[in-house]
Amino acid sequence: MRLSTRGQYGLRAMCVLGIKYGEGNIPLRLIADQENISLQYLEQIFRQLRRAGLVESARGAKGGYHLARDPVDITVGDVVRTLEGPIAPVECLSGGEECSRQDECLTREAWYRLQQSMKEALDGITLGYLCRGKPADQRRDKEKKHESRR
Amino acid sequence: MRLSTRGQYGLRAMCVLGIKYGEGNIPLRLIADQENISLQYLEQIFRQLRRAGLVESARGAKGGYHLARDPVDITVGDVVRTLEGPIAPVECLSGGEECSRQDECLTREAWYRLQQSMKEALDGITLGYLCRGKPADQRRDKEKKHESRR
DNA sequence: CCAATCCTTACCTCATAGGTCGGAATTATA
DNA sequence: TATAATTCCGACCTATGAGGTAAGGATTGG
Repeated sequence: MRLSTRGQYGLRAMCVLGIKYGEGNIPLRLIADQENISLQYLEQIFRQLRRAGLVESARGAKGGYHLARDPVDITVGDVVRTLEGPIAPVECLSGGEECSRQDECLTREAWYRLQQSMKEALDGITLGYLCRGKPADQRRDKEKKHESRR
Repeated sequence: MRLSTRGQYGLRAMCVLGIKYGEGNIPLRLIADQENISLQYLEQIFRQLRRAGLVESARGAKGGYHLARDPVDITVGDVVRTLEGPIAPVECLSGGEECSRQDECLTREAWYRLQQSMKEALDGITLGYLCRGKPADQRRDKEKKHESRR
């Protein structure tokens, strides 16, 4: 019952974008260094996130990624489903085809309840919540720098 | 976020024992046939369940397995933890060693909440509940067969 | 004694996780 | 316009673990 590293890295990276939301494009190089994740692996992960519509990208110099919408409108469930597939503890609950033994299956109810709990937990937490407090601090620091420079 | 087949097969098999609770030893051969699981794979699974104290065994002819305690005192969580290891979506929540980056880690809270949800769900369902209603029916059928044969 | 059953160790095979590699396409800026 | 910084892409690699099999020993009821 473990997440893969894609899900873990993915959420960490999305938190970084959440903190820097509104600051334009963030290059993966930055996230890779900060979070100590291989750049090329991150690229793979972000390809998925982009196709899922959670982030938007800009190529070329000064390019990078930014969240496609406000952090409070992106849930952990969004990220996990994108990188780990459907939230389902057993195959027969992953949508798609139904199990033919549904009726006799005594264990189905247990897995179904587990699934509901997991969904509720993951869909009930947003990036905005995880990053709460952080953006302001960051931004203050940044403004200070700007001021002292000019 | 999937369970392995060990967990799934294990719970199904435990349900069979739950239904037949009080009927003495049940040989794995029976469960293997009924649930369409390889006998040798089931043996592996039951070795773990026995060591964890969830079932008791008797060797030799008329041997087999039975639940170590009443089905209502065995939770799905007991079975899953035995066969799948600690219920933890990420390594750093699986007990043992603490993560050194706990404080800065923004994602930890999300995984922690997920973990709690999963635990609550799994520990809140007992074998007795999953098997409710079944034992009586089974037993009636069995008695009928005996009567009609003799 | 023998058939049924659990018990144990060892082994096998394949899919997947968890990446790496090399290069092409795009863009800001000097 | 050259160059450096970036995203984008497909192919590839490797170790690990899932999901079993195999062969035989130990124990027990009839």
